Amino acid sequence: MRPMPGATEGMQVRLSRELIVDAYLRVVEEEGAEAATLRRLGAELGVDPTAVYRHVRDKEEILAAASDRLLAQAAEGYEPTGSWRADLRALALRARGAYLNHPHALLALETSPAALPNGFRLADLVIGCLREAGLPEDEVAPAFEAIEGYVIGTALVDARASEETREEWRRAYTSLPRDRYPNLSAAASQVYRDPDAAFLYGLELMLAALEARAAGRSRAGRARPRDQV
Amino acid sequence: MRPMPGATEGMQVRLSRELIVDAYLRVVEEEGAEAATLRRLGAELGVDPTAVYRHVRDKEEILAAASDRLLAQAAEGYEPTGSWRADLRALALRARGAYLNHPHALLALETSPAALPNGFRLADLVIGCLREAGLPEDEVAPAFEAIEGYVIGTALVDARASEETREEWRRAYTSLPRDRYPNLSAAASQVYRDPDAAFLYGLELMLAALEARAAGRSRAGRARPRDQV
DNA sequence: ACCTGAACACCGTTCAAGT
DNA sequence: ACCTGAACACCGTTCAAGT
Repeated sequence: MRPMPGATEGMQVRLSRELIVDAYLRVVEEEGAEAATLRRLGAELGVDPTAVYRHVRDKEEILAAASDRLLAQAAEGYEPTGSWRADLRALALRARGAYLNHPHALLALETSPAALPNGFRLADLVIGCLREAGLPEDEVAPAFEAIEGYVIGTALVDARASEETREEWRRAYTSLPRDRYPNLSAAASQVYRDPDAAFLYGLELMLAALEARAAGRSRAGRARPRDQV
Repeated sequence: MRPMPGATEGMQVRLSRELIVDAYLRVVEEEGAEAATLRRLGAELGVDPTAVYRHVRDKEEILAAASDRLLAQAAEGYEPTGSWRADLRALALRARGAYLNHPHALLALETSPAALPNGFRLADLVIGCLREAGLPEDEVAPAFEAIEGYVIGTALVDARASEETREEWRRAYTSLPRDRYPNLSAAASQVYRDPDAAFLYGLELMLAALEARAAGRSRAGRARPRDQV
């Protein structure tokens, strides 16, 4: 379809990083990440597939720019409640939501840092919760990294799985010989029923342990018996 | 190089899934996962690139078969100590090692289950630890999933990062405006220093919380106050 | 200054043909 | 029964040419 003179004038906008990210997110949401090829983005933008190279260095940069927007959106409207534990849970769930919807884009951040003019908000808020909890200063960084790894990691894994593959895994566990795999056989039917519930269970484990460590510190002062974590 | 009659006779072995997996792991260990193309595997095996299709359905099946071997190897020589907590830690570290070395192969398991004739051992042992801990029956499955997700997820993330990208992330955090990102700025210099230490910190959080839940249960009997995890 | 379009250097995979 | 080799349908990316 060639643009008729005048008629599609309003549509014939100039290409920009913003528009490219728009197109990327639109295609992924409608047809999945594997559909978001550069040729497809070109078609979506009504432009030659290679035209985007005038605005981004490579495809990775598109994904990183998309991630920045997604993380900024995930932090939007967040209101702290005053309970660091409730806040940390809420922030983790927001991050998980973003990663579940766009695992490909957000995975690109790992290798291309510093591409987040807006997306650092979430991380700052999470660390704020940890400091507010009263965790020892030198545990804040590893605690942040552990939570970050848990949230990102489980989201990546959960995003790759589907109801079908989970069912296949259960079947595989169920059909195992009971004598060689007694524990896996016993748990087989209950496993992978609800990834969100499992995520929350593990998150609560971490939060409970963090609370215990912070409380133990405030009660015992300097001398902490279980320091060897 | 055409095989000289007799001389290379011993080398001219029949292709098999075993040999294909051998070649795949060898190439990945020497040159990285992106080098392990089918054309490269063909060269490695001294065979036409497409010859492997006689023995596997697609490339994914090669990765899954490799994962089976890697997980089986990771469980080799494991000896329980009698302490479920120490055992669980040891098993998690074994799994992490396998995933760190071959993230691509092990990620393939997510979508192609039941390809593990030998690799289920680790999962069975982990669940054994959780049952031995005295965790309520209905928490064994989510606890297993949480630990599995944590181990796999953090390994995938850590495997993608390098000392350089971690340094870049620290620099990005450090150069943030302190007034807009007070917490991230404060933690910037300490973060991403030691991924293994951060992994262990998070693992210990989970183990401590699991122990507390199991202990609370054995003391309080049926009536548990904090059941809403 | 920005976009086009041909071309390049790859992928995984299929399939008829060889032995 | 197994392997070969040409071919297919894709990728991301480069670059000279157009406007």
